[in-house]
Amino acid sequence: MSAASTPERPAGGRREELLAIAARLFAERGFKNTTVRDIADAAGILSGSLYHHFDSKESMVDELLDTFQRELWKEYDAITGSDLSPRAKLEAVVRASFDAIDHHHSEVAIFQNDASYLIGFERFGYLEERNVRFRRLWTGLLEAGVEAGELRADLDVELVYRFLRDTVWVAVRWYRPGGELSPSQVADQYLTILLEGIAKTDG
Amino acid sequence: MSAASTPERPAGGRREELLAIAARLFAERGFKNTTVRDIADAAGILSGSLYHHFDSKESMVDELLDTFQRELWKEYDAITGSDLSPRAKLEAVVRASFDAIDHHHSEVAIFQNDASYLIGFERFGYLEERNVRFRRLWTGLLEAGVEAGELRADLDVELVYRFLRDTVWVAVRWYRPGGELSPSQVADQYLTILLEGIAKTDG
DNA sequence: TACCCTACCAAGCACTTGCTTGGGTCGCGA
DNA sequence: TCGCGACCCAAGCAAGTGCTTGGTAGGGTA
Repeated sequence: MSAASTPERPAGGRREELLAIAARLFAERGFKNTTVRDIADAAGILSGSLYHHFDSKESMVDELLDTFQRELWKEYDAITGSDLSPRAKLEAVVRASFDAIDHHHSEVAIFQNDASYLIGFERFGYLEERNVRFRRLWTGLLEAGVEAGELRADLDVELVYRFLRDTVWVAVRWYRPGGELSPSQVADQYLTILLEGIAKTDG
Repeated sequence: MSAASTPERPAGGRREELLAIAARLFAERGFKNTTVRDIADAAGILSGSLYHHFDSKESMVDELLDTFQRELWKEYDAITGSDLSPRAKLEAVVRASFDAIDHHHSEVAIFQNDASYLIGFERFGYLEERNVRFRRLWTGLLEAGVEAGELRADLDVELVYRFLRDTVWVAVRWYRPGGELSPSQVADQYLTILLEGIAKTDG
């Protein structure tokens, strides 16, 4: 109910082009710091012409973030609904997140950098809601992992959750799609560090 | 050479007050997103009056970030110059960083959120320079740790560095000075996760 | 031929931004 | 008592902001 508040969707070609351009700029410079003239310039049109396709700058980010989050949660739900062990689910969720950084780099960057600003507008209230769901997902998996004897019980779940959440998503700052490292390679290393640590175990 | 470009420092009282107010607002809303009128309002004066104390909005962040980084590096240099083992140095640097998040919360937040924007101005070139030094410090310690047999050798040092750097500094997003957790408690847990992992080791 | 649709331009409006200018007040040392 | 510096106000400027308005070119459709 948040993203579809734009004029009856035209064929879809030009509109998606413009959205992709906006996404790139928002990700690079931040939402507030990107002007509608910037977007129009990059698209080779005048700023006023953008308003033929979208009814506001806000509705552009809205559409970007909303559709992205919808797709991401489809994957998360599939994982949590599976019959994997808690630890395997945890690994799968981490891998799905790194895939998202790879495939939806701009959207993740926008979410990381501008969510705290956007959440101030009631239009973006759904972001807060998703944060809550997200927190439940992670802490639930961590607790189940401890319960199942797969994860150590002497750590503060809340702290581990924040650690996990931040380390995964903040990677968007340096990860570049199409670079040397695949998302699965990064996930491998991250999961190794997270689960086993970087200290040398004797033997 | 970057922060001291303001009228001959007066006694220091009012100026420091205003800087503290600006720091808080910059940290909360971001540099670009904080107006000089916001700062003036919070201080109970008019925006023009700010220019009696500072010659630009930029010089305010400049002074904040520069003095903060100077202090931080004094500690880092003391640690690296000590005769601790690589692993112990690593732990000490992590602890010093969490202390910085506690004592200079606003400055760390500003650096985390706005450095990528500020680095675009040549005035803030020293930020890039510090980043390079920072990277050398961490990777140097990691390599020395592997060399000394204290850290495992099968991980990509570059990736571990990014992981470490991000996990430490991104904590500024949720950590609140004066809250339930002391910086040393957070550091304890983070170092445990980092060094030993969260998986249950058999036995 | 008459009509509508998509996609854009040209111009500008109302507002916000960082910063400037020209003053004023008050306390303190000489 | 006088001057001076610290501190602040009132008013406003130039540039930039998101968005609106009225219009046009070109293509499809009846």
